[in-house]
Amino acid sequence: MEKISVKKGVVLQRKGDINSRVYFVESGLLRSYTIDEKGKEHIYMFGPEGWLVADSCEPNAPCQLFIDAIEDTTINVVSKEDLLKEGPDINALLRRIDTMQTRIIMLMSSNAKERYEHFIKTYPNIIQRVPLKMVASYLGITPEALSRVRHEISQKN
Amino acid sequence: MEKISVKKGVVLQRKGDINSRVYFVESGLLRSYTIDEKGKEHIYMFGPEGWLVADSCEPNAPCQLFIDAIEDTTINVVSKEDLLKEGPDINALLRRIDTMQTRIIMLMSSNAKERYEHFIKTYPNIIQRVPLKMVASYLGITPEALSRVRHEISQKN
DNA sequence: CCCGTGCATTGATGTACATCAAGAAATGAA
DNA sequence: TTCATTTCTTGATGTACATCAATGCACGGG
Repeated sequence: MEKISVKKGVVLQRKGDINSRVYFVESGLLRSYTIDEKGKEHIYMFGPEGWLVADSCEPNAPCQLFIDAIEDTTINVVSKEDLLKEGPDINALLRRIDTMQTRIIMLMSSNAKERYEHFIKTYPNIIQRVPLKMVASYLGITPEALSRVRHEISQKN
Repeated sequence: MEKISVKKGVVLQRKGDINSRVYFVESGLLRSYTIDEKGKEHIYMFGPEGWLVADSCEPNAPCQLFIDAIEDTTINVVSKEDLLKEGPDINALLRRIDTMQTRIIMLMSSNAKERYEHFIKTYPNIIQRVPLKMVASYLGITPEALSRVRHEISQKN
């Protein structure tokens, strides 16, 4: 367990890396994301303080995600092997599975507006800290589409 | 840990139920799914033999998913509480997180054809056992769209 | 301070997939 | 078998969102 501080913009892990570490965010904000064949970014998860950010690939397999810092961030880094030895926090794992289940259901059954509204309800603090284009990327829509959804919502109130 | 056998079509759990059990599939095939406000089904996961099927909601919270049997199925049922006491299989949890991560990335970055091709590569045995409309539901597209994708693929070969 | 770069917005247009509807084929129950 | 039901396919049309392009802003560095 090693504590490190990184500046905004620093890339901690790249897609294809073997190095598989787990990051506990103490302060600041990380994000994990992929880049598809067309060069488009898709944000997989935001990691604000208190969260655990990691690629869930097998140790020693190339990972799928990039991880970088959206803000200046302080993190505790552990290798997966060490984490397994210590015995990871079961409840944290279950909470993560729950989060992902909800996300999958949202992606399958909700439109852009519903996804955005769910996001601001669930992560009210994140939205103030990241550019809207990252929110759009997390929601699986374009910045233009998000802009129009927000416009539409503001009209109604 | 209780072993039970259910006929095709039996519903083991409904959305909103509190009863939160975990099902280990010994033989047969389960599925978990939601139904959205428009009455549309979205399959969250298939559970063939060897898989674990569960709603990942907190114990004593109403769950999000329906679970039913697509084939006559034999399962081992455990309550989440009991499972927690025994100490669950960490590696199984990590594998599940990996599966879900891949699924989220697919849903965000791939079109209907790519999702289908990924599915038949990853679950070649499932596709023979379920109607195509369930595959479509799992992929997040309509049966019509899946039919056209398959037609297009068969043309090319 | 000015300039460059990234971000958000808006409009015009394109497209992947949904929806609706009808018919054919497969499946299952009596 | 026979009939009913479900599944799959195909065509016509609709729509949510993407893409492309232009503009106005805010911000940060020199």
